[in-house]
Amino acid sequence: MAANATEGGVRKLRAAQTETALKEAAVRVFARVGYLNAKITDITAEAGRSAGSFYSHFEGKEQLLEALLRDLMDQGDRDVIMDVAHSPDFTSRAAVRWHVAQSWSFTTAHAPVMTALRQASLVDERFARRLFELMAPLAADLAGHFAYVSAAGRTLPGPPEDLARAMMALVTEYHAVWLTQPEETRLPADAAIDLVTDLVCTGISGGAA
Amino acid sequence: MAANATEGGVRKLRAAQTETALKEAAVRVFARVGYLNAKITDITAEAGRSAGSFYSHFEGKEQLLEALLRDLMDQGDRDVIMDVAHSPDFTSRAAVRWHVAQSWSFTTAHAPVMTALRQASLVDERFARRLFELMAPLAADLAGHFAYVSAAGRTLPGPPEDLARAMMALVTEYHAVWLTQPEETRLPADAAIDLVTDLVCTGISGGAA
DNA sequence: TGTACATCAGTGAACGCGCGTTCACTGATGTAC
DNA sequence: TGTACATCAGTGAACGCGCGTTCACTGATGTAC
Repeated sequence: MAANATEGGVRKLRAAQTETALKEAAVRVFARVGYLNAKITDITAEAGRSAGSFYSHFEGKEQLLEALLRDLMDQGDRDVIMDVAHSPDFTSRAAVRWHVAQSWSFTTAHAPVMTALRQASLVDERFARRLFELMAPLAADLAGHFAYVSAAGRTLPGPPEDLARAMMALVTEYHAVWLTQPEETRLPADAAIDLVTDLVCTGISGGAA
Repeated sequence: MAANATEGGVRKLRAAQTETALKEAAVRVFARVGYLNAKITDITAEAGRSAGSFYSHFEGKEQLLEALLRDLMDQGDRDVIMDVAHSPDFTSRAAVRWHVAQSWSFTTAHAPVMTALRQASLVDERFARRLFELMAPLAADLAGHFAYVSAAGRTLPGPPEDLARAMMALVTEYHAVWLTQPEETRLPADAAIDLVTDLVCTGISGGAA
């Protein structure tokens, strides 16, 4: 019986299994030793495959990371689509909190890949651009939401685009710091999200005691 | 005539000159290609010395970076001492701005070494701890300043220590983003410092228009 | 259905590049007398 | 002051480790007739 591409055939199935095994192994290895410290043979060993098999699926570590990035963006698109109804009105604390919580949980869920991307960006100019472009829509989204604040008669601390970059810097970097703290001493995730939200909304002098 | 250690003698002088030449060359190379991409021979070539001479002065790239870090801290101590009179009262916008501006200009002045430290931290656990310890006094300082805010009857967005980490995350990361932007499109340094200051003080809904 | 050949996924030992590190050597500086 | 020897900063070719990458090979799957 002739096997075609859609039905699979044992060979293509096996190849696909190996490819996902390598990707999943890579995520675990990145989590353990970091992207920059990860050796190709670490990944193949973790996946229980031979060293050579790696190159049947990826041209190198960079291409593997790009594949993981594509998976991540597909996943991210689906997640965001599920919650189209989020409010863009940043005069509302709830709207700000939703955005913070969203990026917080996304970064938590995909911590190894996000960290790998940050590491790769430091060494490889191409990944730096990639990461910047990846963040651009989010930045534009946030910048748009700030319009509601100025429309409500408040003066923003700066141009919306720069403010968006500052807010993203705060969320991502504080999240990275939070991740490095031991679980028993750091704030619960909810409290951390509240902290960032309040800081963005009203700063340190926000609530009257 | 006998030469002693304090007077120098031509040999020690020459050695000291080579050591500083290597350090200065390293800073330039780090600025150009980044710490992780920098090869030992890049540094010696930039300094106009032979490859082997490197090891008369440093055990490796890590020790060179530690030496740069020591120089930096000596410099930093002197800078801070010069301005002991800064106000710790974070109910005052000027006090917050002073702290932001201080770390902004320090990071700008020592950008290559600071960036190198961040890069090294990603790969080398020891540098990560080093950088954390380096930041600890600053974090404690900030945390203390927040006490003035709660004393003034305002509720802080979170525990002072965590708030301090968040504020530091905002300043350092936004500064890093700012540095990557082309000089003609990014905010002037003053405006960037004001943006961060306002964000910390009163958030996005601070000033009435 | 069976046979003969082609193709492919995966293997793992071996190759070789890049770069950190060493070391025998040089010329200059310091020391002893 | 001069001579003979010791020490040291610096040199750069050569060494060798680590690791990415290749490639001849295997066993299984697919194809042709």
